[in-house]
Amino acid sequence: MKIEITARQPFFLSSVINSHGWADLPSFKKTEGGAELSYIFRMSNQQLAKLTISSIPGGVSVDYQDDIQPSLAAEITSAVTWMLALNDDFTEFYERAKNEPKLSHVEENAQGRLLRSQTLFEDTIKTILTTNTSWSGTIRMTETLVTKFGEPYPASDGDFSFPSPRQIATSHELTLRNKARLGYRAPYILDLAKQVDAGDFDLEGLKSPEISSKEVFKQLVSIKGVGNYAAANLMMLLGHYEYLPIDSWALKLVSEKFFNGEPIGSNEVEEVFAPWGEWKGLAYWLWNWSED
DNA sequence: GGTAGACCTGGACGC
DNA sequence: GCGTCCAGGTCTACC
Repeated sequence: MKIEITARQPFFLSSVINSHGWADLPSFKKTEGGAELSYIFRMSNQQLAKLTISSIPGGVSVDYQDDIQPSLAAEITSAVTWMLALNDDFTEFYERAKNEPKLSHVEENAQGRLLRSQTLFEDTIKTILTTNTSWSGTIRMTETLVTKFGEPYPASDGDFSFPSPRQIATSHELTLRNKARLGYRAPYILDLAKQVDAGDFDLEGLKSPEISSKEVFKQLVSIKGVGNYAAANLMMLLGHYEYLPIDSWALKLVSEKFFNGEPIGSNEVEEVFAPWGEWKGLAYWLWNWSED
């Protein structure tokens, strides 16, 4: 089956796929040389659907298997619209970026949308798995978590859904440590899964535009294993771009380009991007760090 | 409020 | 092949 969804323009699917590393982590998979994206999607009735997302004029087309009830198409449309930020408006950011040579490329490339997973739970777990490790470590831990604790998509070999809160919550810390090699992150992830599964923490509710940025950030840093960097990263994914995900790489780049390589802290990074106000996270993320 | 040390893993490196 | 060191954020205890 196939549905077509329009996107607010400008829009390039490839810009979303390559917006950050998420497309390299399951249950995403790049296809057609990175021009398309697939994702193992869990429907509200718990059935798995393999979505293949490709570009069409004005938006995207989403292919999935025929045994999905037609009435569930709206659910897929809504989810894909969220995951690809199809309705998000970057007009103001583009207007400001026109006057900054280091950002003059963003509108013509339709940059700004950051690829999201189906749930904030999945994005939060993945973000915790980016902390205090290399990117190859993040990929390894995510792949192991998905293949050991996720659900295999029946009609394919090797595709799994991202584990639900319950699938992780019913596991054990030692299992997560030893089977998924999550190390000290295991108790954090288990604790979050248990809270979400029990309904004690409405993580998905943080997607609501009704909640202030400050409150969303406060809730995110209350999660064990989510510090300032991880929370800021999640804020960006949620469309709150006034937060800067300052990691060691950010400190290195900003030090080299703005402070002659002198040691700096997060205050200096904030200071450099402060003029971008509510867009400073995106300004940092999309900044052209090459020499000219 | 600021800081030091522990946490855990994989990769790089020297022997 | 083995041992050692290091990088990567967050938490906790301590000042």
